[in-house]
Amino acid sequence: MTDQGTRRPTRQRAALADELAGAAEFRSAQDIHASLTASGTRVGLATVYRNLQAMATDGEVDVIRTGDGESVYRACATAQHHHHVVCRVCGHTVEVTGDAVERWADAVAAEHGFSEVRHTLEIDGLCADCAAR
Amino acid sequence: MTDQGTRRPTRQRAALADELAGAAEFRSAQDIHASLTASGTRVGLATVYRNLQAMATDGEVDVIRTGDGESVYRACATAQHHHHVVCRVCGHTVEVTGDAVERWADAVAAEHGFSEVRHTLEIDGLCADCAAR
DNA sequence: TCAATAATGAGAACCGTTGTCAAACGGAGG
DNA sequence: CCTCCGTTTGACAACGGTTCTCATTATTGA
Ligand SMILES: [Zn+2]
Ligand SMILES: [Zn+2]
Ligand SMILES: [Zn+2]
Ligand SMILES: [Zn+2]
Repeated sequence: MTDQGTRRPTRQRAALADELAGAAEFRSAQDIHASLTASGTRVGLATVYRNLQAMATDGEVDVIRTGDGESVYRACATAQHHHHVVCRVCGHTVEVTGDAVERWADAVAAEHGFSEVRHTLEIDGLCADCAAR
Repeated sequence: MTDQGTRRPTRQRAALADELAGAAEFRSAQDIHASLTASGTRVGLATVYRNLQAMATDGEVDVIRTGDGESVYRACATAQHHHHVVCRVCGHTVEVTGDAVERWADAVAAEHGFSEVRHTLEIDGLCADCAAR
């Protein structure tokens, strides 16, 4: 279950984990790096990138690609497969699951002869607060 | 009805449309540019990029972002909303639709107070041919 | 045909990300 | 506690896809 191998705990990694734990939205590596720097925590940008992708492959954080091609990261509540509904304005994010969708994706792919099926699904809209504004 | 505004017809745009019409898989701008160049059709790379995104906003082609962050384009059979099942090995692509998924996405977002909901969904796997190989 | 305007192309610029490599660090053994 | 060695870090260069610039060329409508 998410074996993180021989990775050593470092001050930088801890700071990064903290930063992620306190954020409800998806954030870019550069954004996170800027926050750490602003709060006085000196961490190299390359280190932020490296650790984020290590955490991503270990399933500790979720990654999604924004429309303009940058990767954004988030420490989700659950490690299990799920999807996100993200507010286009403020970034507010909620995690959702649905067996129906999972089955549909597998079924429709199988109907066309595909195997080892995977999928990506992201939902976005205007959250209640932003719509009210 | 996808108004393409005041766009003027050009030799380059026509060549690009031809190239896309003859392809069943999603292809990158650079790939398309290389093909055009190889076949003796001189077109600037910037022009390929510009026209592809113009065609994309006009709904003439579909765009998806690959895992390594490049945009790939395809002239799909239908202009209506649909999704794709793409073979991870050969790129073979089939278009699929499913009301159930569309409704689920809207419903789950609405449950959390979101409005003006949109979604992206891509499915990938191994096509029958590649699995048999 | 002629001016007005849109499209093109070559190359530079951009920007998120990854590679480089010497210095700093953490951990197991002594 | 000290040393040794593989891991991690960080400053900076390099990379790759995409976008910008702007002078030149093509299209349109009169
Ligand atoms: Zn919002
Ligand atoms: Zn799913
Ligand atoms: Zn295949
Ligand atoms: Zn859909």
